[in-house]
Parts: sequence; C-alpha cells; structure tokens
Amino acid sequence: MKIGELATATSTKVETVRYYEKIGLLSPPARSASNYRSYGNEHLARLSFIRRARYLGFTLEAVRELLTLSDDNDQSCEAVDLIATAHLAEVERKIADLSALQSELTRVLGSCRHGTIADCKIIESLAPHR
Amino acid sequence: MKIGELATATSTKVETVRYYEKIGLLSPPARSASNYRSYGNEHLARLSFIRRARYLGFTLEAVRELLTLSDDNDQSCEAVDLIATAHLAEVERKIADLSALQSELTRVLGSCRHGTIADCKIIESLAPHR
DNA sequence: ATGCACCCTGTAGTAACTACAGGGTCAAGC
DNA sequence: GCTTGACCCTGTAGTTACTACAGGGTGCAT
Repeated sequence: MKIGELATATSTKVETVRYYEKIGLLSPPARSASNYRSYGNEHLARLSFIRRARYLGFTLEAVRELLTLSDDNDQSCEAVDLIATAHLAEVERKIADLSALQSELTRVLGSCRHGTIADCKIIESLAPHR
Repeated sequence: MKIGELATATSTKVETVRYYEKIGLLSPPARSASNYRSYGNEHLARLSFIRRARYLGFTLEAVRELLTLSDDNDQSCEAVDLIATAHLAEVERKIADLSALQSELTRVLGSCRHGTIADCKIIESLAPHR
C-alpha cells in the first residue's frame, strides 16, 4: 500500500508518516520502481500502535520504549506497567493543575462587573500589587 | 534595576526576560554606560502581569492582547472578559480530555496480570486488532 | 591582578509535528 | 499524443515558549 493509503487508514497525515520514519519509529518500507514507499500489514499494525499510544498521550520517547518492549514476547510486562503507571500519574498531576486553574479563572471571571478597564477586576487580579 | 534583579523579583529567568523584549512583549529599557539593561518600576509591573497571566495558562498571544487592553483605561472590559472566558472554556475542555484519558489508562492498567509481554493486556489494548 | 558573578549578542536546541517549495509519476479524458 | 489532476519524492523552515550554550565584556572584592 502507498503512503497515502496507510495515512488515511490510520488517520495520520502523510508528512507525519514520513516524520516517524525519519526519527526511526517506523522502519523504512520497500520502494516501488518509481521510488514510492510501499507498505505491508506489519507497517499498518505498527503505525496503528503508535497512533493509539499517542492518542493516549504517551510521548514519542515512551512510544519508542513500548514498541521495543512489545517486540519481545518473552519479557515480563513489568516495564510496560511502569511506563503506563508513570504516564497515568502525569495525567493526574495535569488534571489537578488544570482544576486549580479552573477555580482561579472562575473566581476572576466572577468578579467582572462589565465596567471599564479602569476598574476591571480581571485586569486587577492579573497585576496584583501585593 | 538590572536584568538579574528584575528576573529574580518576578521568578523569571534572565533569558526569558530578554526573550520577552525580543518578541515585543516588554519594551526595551534604558541602557547603562556599559550597555546593561536598566529597568524601572513600570517594567516590574508589566513583567509581573505577564508572568501571572502565563501562570494562569494564557498564551503569549493572549497576554499580548490583555496588555494592550489594560493600557486603555477607558475601554469596556468586555474584550478582557471574552479572552478569559475563552481560556476558561479551553481549560475545561482539556480537563475533560484528560479525565477521559485517565479512565482509559486506569482501565488498561487494571487489566495487567503481570505476566509476559505475549499476553500483556496493556500492549494488547494499544494495538487493537478490531 | 585576578577571580568571580554578572552582563552582552547571537544561534541552536527542545516536542511533535505541519507546511511549503520545487520537483517527478501515473491514470483518465480529450 | 497531450494535458490535467491527484498523488508521490526530498529537503527545509515554521510553530510555542522558552532554554542553553558559545564567546565575549564589566564591575567589584581580595
């Protein structure tokens, strides 16, 4: 299959597929006589894996590790568990941060009396003279 | 005050202060005889504003708009309200996304039986053969 | 006079793509 | 037989918001 087909099959942009190849995440496929990339099903599976992991928010570095691990069927999946657990912790930290932000923004917005800038509470709370 | 003092007073790195000047967020200060930047209190106030807005997650582009608005005391603060409301919506969208992610990661992790990669549910759920 | 902390400019690196520019290839339709 | 359009190729530069040098100058204390 050609790069465009692989891309649409995995909801990826063509440029992104080439990018993954460039950084060594996707192995270089065979080439046609006219130098077009020619992918097989193993590429489709690997790219699907990458896209799903990315969708779950794993960094490309984490994806790289997960791919290496998934290639070795005999290894314990402890390492996989570790990566996923660390990622979950990170996600939970971000949620906590954003929730704090949400409260603060809500508070700031709630104080807006829709007057002029001169007595705008939003601007005021951005430049605390404390 | 010199750049280092301004930086520590606002918990900013010296490089970041120079960066803000380069992109036109902070006006170029006077220079000493030896070409050192020399800041006044208005710079301190402006940089504090920038840092607080950044801390609240506003993009530099939003900060730029907020600064322009805050310079015009007579304008209605409707525009400010709009920017902050849009940002709050964005924050809430991110929280929702991350919460969905959290559930999915928790689910994936919960299915791990700590065996070998061959039957690792985490890896499996990353490469769905559906 | 020598060390050290600070300052200067300018460039390149980070993550994960995305968007060209400037070309080549292939199949269909006239 | 020729053109049109959709696809493919490489390589480079842009995005966000900084951060990290490299290679120099300045100011003050010992």
